[in-house]
Amino acid sequence: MAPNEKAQYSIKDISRLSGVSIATLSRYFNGQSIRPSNERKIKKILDETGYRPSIAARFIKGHASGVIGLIVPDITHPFFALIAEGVMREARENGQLVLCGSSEGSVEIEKQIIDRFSQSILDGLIYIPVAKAENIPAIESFRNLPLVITARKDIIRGVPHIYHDGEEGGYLATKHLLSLGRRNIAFIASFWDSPCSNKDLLENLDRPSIRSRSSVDRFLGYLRALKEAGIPYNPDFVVVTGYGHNHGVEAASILKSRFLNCNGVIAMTQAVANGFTAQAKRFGYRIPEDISVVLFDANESKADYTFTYIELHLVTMGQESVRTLNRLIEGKEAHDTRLDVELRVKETSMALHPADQP
Amino acid sequence: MAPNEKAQYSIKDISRLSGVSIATLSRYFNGQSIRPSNERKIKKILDETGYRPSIAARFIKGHASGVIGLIVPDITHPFFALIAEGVMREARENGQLVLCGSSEGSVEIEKQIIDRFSQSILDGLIYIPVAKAENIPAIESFRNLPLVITARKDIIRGVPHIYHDGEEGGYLATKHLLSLGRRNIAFIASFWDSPCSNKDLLENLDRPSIRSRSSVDRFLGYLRALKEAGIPYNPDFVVVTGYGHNHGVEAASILKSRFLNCNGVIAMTQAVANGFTAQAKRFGYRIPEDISVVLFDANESKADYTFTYIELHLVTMGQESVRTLNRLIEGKEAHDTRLDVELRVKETSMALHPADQP
DNA sequence: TTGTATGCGTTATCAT
DNA sequence: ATGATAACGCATACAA
Repeated sequence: MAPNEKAQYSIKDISRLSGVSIATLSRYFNGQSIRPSNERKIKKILDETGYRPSIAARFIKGHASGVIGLIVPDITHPFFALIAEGVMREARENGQLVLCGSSEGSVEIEKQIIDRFSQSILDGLIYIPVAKAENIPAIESFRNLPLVITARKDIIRGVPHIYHDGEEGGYLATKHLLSLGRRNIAFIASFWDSPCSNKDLLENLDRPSIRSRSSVDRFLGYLRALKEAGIPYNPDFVVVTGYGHNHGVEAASILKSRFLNCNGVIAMTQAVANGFTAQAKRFGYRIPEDISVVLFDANESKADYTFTYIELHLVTMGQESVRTLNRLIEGKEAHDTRLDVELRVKETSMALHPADQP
Repeated sequence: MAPNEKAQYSIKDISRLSGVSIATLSRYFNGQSIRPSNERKIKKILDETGYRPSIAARFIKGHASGVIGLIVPDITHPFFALIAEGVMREARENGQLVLCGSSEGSVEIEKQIIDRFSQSILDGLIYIPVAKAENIPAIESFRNLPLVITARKDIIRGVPHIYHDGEEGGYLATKHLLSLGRRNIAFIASFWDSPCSNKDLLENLDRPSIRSRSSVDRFLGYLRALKEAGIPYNPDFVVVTGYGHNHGVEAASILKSRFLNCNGVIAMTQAVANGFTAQAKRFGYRIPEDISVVLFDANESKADYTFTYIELHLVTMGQESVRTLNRLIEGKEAHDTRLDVELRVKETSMALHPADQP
């Protein structure tokens, strides 16, 4: 990196120009009361110069920098973008800045970002891992850094986690479809890296590599609802895939290739649901008549949303993460926060036609 | 902000523990060659302590911090999220970090962010304004800070702008619809704050408050294509609105209320197009048979996109912004970059049925 | 190649 | 309430 021509004013310059000592200036900037005549002089020079104290120099002296870090798996994914929005909003209202990194879905890149962040000036870090629980990269880098983990649970012991009640979400989604007379419900689980090749989640639930993922909790809720309704679990109705539009397309093809006449589908994201819907329509299915679809999403300013969905509060999640992190930064206790979810019935789910009911 | 317990190791600690002087340590961290025996000692202590040099202290000495700023109007909007992805990727590959702020569509918040950023440790700033050209907040705050403006043109004289060829995009979109035999083409212009109340862009094109917006360039391309085809401009086919799904819904209602039988529509974003399409279908129109839709979008990993669109290269735009900014940071010359656009024909546009052709 | 000593912009301590 | 000065973590000019 080339040398930086920062022809910035320093507190010494302001002292010289205003005739007030640097100590008084420092007190002024830190909100202590000073002589009104001095205050007037200072304000005048401040207007002329546009001087702002340097965060870096302040940070050296052992102060907080007012900068918090945020690592997301993929900033282009609306899910994480909404969390980021919440983080940035709460940080801003708190006078803090956000250093942001996107892992682009890659554990390698995530590792690189954490490495960079650790040599930085962060007061704390909000971390949404791409990685599996047993494979968090370079935790040692965090050391004494206040840390909050968001949108995941049970990743690192002793660290506060902020997450949704995924079990309840899966339960509500399934129960809603059941209440519409739909008993053949597919569950499209999404992971950043497929954690089991045989596509049957149930068999793999105890492996540490897949615990603590949001899809897993939702799947457990799905199982509970099925059990309550007395419907046996059929692994063929489960597809394990990724988070993209193309994965939804793929899931529809897979379910069709298994010769299942499913009449309800639960998808983890909007993109997956869109992909599934598009492909299902190509296969000649009607949505929601033949197949009703429920997905997980946040409805931020989507006045005219058409999908039935389990509402996530992602901006709130981001805000809550900052609040929790700031408790840690202030040396206070902090604990896990589990956010509630709600069912919102829209246009992609409806009662199964009586003739098709068993 | 509470005091920060940074029980971090300092270069002095490492010097004491390793028995190597701080000067040698500093040289080691800056890539100069030192005695191998010293290097071994240092590496050993580094492993034990996890020490990383402080960016803040380095920055004080007039060095680059390796941190660049990014201000976007709304990080939850995929358009800006993709640019942010490009910025973060290029920055990371360059060993830089990104301080990120979202204006949430508000000039007030934007002003606040710029204010905060100016007292920070940035080497430079990539700025995507919400604000109108004549109303950029606190430009003075930037002062000597290297600055690049992205996704906008002609905002601040002497500053490099990175933007798409919007005129060409509007032209291509319109010409495509014309080639399908569609002559009644609506143009839904989007702004963060509506710049003209009477909804006729043409009358307001000279007002400084609306120049330099992307919708305007696209509109000029629309006009050029119409003119080439010998079709008179009808302001009733123009709707000025916002960027959201609800604005697309609104636009459909407005066009219907004007009793226009439009058979082609150009929308600025995916969200607007979705809203328009949903509402148009409620009105009984078929897409694309009755009304064909073209929008502006980036197709990043959307394997199965259904909308006909003008492809924008947003990740590239973000990367190019960082490259340009780094030229400035290094004290080199930098200039505007105009990125090309391309038409991608998909499922939302088709030839008008011959019977309906004039 | 190495170590010492000074300076960077700010805050904190101490007299005044 | 104010001003002089030491200290923070690091880079560097200079002497060794």
